[in-house]
Order: sequence, then structure tokens, then C-alpha cells
Amino acid sequence: MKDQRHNAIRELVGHALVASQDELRRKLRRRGFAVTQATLSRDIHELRLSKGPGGYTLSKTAGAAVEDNSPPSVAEMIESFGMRVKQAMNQVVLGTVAGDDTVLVICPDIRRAGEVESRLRTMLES
Amino acid sequence: MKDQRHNAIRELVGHALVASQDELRRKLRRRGFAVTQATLSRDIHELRLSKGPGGYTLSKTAGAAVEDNSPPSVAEMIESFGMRVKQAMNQVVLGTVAGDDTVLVICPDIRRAGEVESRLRTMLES
DNA sequence: GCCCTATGTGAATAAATATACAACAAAAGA
DNA sequence: TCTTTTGTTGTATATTTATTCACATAGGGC
Repeated sequence: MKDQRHNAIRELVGHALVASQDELRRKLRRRGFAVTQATLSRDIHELRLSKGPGGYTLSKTAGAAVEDNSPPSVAEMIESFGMRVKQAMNQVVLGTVAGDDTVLVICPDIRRAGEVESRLRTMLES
Repeated sequence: MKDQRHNAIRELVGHALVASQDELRRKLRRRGFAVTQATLSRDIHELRLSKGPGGYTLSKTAGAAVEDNSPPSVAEMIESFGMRVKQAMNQVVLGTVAGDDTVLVICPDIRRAGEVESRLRTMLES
């Protein structure tokens, strides 16, 4: 019975928008499968379905994804502030694209500013 | 801040397994975004993310989820440069103790400078 | 026959997610 | 400036989904 029900679920989510498990339950009942929401929660897990803006769908690829507890990287920070790096004389400017905040790194001399800029670019590329 | 938070969310779900909105909330907090689950529910809807066996993902493509040879963290960088955060009027100063380089964040106004300082401090605390 | 283990299920409930509403702030008009 | 409008967010709560527990059934070995 379970395998048939799984097929019916695949069929349903493939052809119609199914927005919740309770909706799925009602649609299945019309096809002769009378089960509870708890069972459907388990079915959805077994079928590895995804729920998104278009309701439940068969998941395309199971992304492996790794655990991440690390503090934010420089690249992530600069990215999240939407910044770009540019050197001007002895200063390195991290200006926002939208133009709100501007970050200025003031160095003792031009050579040092070049080093800082290069290092920041390296960080951003990595 | 909403756009930047959205970028951070995209970044996070692309690189790490995010299994719930509360987990996402904790990870965002380490990046300086302190918001509630309710806000993340709205963000996820706006970003049209899907939730499946691999946690939240961008709807369009299944993220490749690469191994993480991560760039240096903000905390590490600021720490390694021996910097301290301080707000002065509409500016936030990340000054080196030894006095070589000085980083200046220039904001449109004092309130915004307060936000930036607070966000940087949040990043450093976590 | 009995006992044991697997599996499947529902009811109740825990956990996760969405939303109504109020407060507030920023932007737009007057 | 003051007022209005629009957008963002948190709190509290409603809704939805996952899980725990108990029970039932099917099959295998004795």
C-alpha cells in the first residue's frame, strides 16, 4: 500500500500545486488513500521532496552541504557590505557601490598602501 | 540592512547546511545580523528559497556546496592587526594600537555610524 | 501453535514556520 | 517644519510539519 501511495504522491506533486500536507492528504483521499498528516510527513521525508514557492517538488539534486560554524570571513564581510577595493596614493578605499558608507585605510606610504590593497584583493579572490 | 542580510542568507545557504530558521538566525547573528525568526520567515519567502533534505536552498539551481578552504575571518584579521573599534561622530575608527595603518569608516550620519559600529562589535563578539 | 523482530500507522504532542497586528522609522508631500 | 504614507520589524499567536509513543500486523524460526 505504501509504495502505491508514494507513486500517487509523486504523481500529484508533479502535476499539481500541493501547498501543504493537509492538502496532499485531501487529494490522496479522493484517490482512495486515506492516511493522516503524520504518515505524509514520513512519506515526504522518504521521497526526499522539497517544499518551496511552488509547493512540494521532487528534489533535483541533493546538495551535500557542510556544517559551518566559522566566524565571517573578510570576503564575506566586504561582500555583505557590497564593497569594492581601490588604492589612491597612500590610501586604500573600500567604497560601497550604492554609496552609503565609505571605508578608508590610511597607510604610512604608497608602498604600504599597495601591499594592503594587494592583500585585500587576495583575500577577496580566495 | 535588509538587502545585505539577504545577501548573507544566500551566501550561507549556498555554502552550508541550514536546517531551520532558528539555525539560520544564529549563523546570521555571528555575521552581525541580529533578527528574529519571523523576519527570516519573510526573507526566505522573498528570496524564494526551498526547504528539502539538504536544508534551505536557492530555488533555481541546487548549490554545488564545495569544500571550504575558507579565507581569513574578520575577527582574525582585526585581531592580527591589533585593532579596536571606536565610533567618533559619523565615523567608525578601526585603529591599530601600534599605529601603522588606520581604518576609517565614513558614514552619512551619526546614527548610521552607530549601526556600523554595533554590527562590527557583534561580529567580533561571536 | 508461540515468540521475536520488522514495518507501518494513528493519536497526541513537540517543533518549526507563517502571519496578524502594533510600533517605529524613513521617505514623500504639503 | 508637520503630516501622511510606505516599509521593516518584533511580539504573540496561528498554522503547519516532525516526532514520540502505543498498537497492530506480517513474516520467520522454533
